[in-house]
Amino acid sequence: MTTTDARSANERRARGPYAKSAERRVAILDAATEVFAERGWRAASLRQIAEAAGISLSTLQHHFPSKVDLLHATMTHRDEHRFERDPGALPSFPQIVVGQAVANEGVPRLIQLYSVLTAESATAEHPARPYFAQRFANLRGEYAAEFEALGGAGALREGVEPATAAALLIGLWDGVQLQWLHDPNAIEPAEALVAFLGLVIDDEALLPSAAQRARWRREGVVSA
Amino acid sequence: MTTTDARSANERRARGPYAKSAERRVAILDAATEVFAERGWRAASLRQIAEAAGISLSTLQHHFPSKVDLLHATMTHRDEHRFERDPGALPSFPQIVVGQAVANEGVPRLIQLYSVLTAESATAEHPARPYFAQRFANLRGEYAAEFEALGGAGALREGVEPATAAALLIGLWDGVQLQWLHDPNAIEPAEALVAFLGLVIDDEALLPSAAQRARWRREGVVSA
DNA sequence: GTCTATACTAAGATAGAC
DNA sequence: GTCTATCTTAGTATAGAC
Repeated sequence: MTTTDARSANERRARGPYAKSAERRVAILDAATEVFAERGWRAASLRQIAEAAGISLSTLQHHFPSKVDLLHATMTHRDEHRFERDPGALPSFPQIVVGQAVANEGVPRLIQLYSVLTAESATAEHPARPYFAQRFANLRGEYAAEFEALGGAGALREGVEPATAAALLIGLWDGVQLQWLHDPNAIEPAEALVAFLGLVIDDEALLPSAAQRARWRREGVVSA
Repeated sequence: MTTTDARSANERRARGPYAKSAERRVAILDAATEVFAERGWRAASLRQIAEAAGISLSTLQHHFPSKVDLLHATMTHRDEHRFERDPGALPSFPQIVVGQAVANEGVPRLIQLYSVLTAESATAEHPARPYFAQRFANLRGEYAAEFEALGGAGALREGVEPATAAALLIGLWDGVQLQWLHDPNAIEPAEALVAFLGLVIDDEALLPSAAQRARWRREGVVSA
């Protein structure tokens, strides 16, 4: 993955050329991901995160002065570690979406972090509220444009509005991820997305085949 | 609504024939709904709930000995106040689903409570986890049976699996409710459900028309 | 950079007066 | 049934030694 290099460089740049400090920051962010995902941001305690990272509370607070700072850093860290699509390897929008969902299956902690914070931040005065509002708005715009393009190519089912399809896709994705967290045997998010996209898209060749999905799960989504 | 009478009777039955105590219990549960919806269960404080209910902390604790007890009572209370469908008035499964979603628009606090607790309880050792796991399992079974029946009547789109459709419907519903909480202007849950059901169901007569939905919003879902 | 020590606030829960 | 008062624990944040 190219994200590893990008992240390290970013970490070093943000903290200056002190490799040790950068490593510690990453250890803290991993611990914060764990605890925020388990308990939400409000109920998480800095002591618990410090313990999980193997450092003292004060050391944690030296790197991240406040609990809000730590939340922002954790969300940014998550975004940097998401699956980076290789446009050459995954030609169609449905394949990119399902590929992302398959990749997500390998990082359940990040999914849990995202789901828990999405819901928790749907409340007043939550520090992550602007982040998610922006994220939803961006996604709706991006996906609507993709569906629009599919419609222009004649691949969209008759009567389907691109903007509506975008909102449905986002909602469905979040919802099935949540169900999957409650009971991993009940539903597979990637398969649910395939089923939905099959309802919306006319050209079956644009969807990843069952064999393709199985290969992604075996070998990783993006081949080298 | 008939639910009011049913609730009062239930409240009285549960606490014995002391109307005053029953009223206070309801006031506490309303306050708890507000605070749990705003902050989640873990971050909510009993003091804040007591203040919102206009009583002292100790009085609250007299009625609900522990914070877990209060959570269980609040969830039960929510279930008792959900829209009760009148089978005679709403003949088809799609109409019942959309009717429920329209009714939900009138009680955003209960939606927020449900969404926040659903996500929060997707973590280890949350007291509401069994409640939601059971709820998801029940809903999947009920909806799958309904889609099965639609398929038997030839109203299901070719190639749609009832069990898959059930899981998609539940996930979509939860997901769009969450989006709606973040930005009420971005999406209307009931309209999103209509769009999805339109993709899955062949017989348009089974879906509530736009005029029908508008009437529900004006006059309430179930006419007297 | 990392630690110990501590200030300050607030949490859930309990005891006992009225 | 309702209250005041209090116990015990835990939260974020800060100061200052090394």
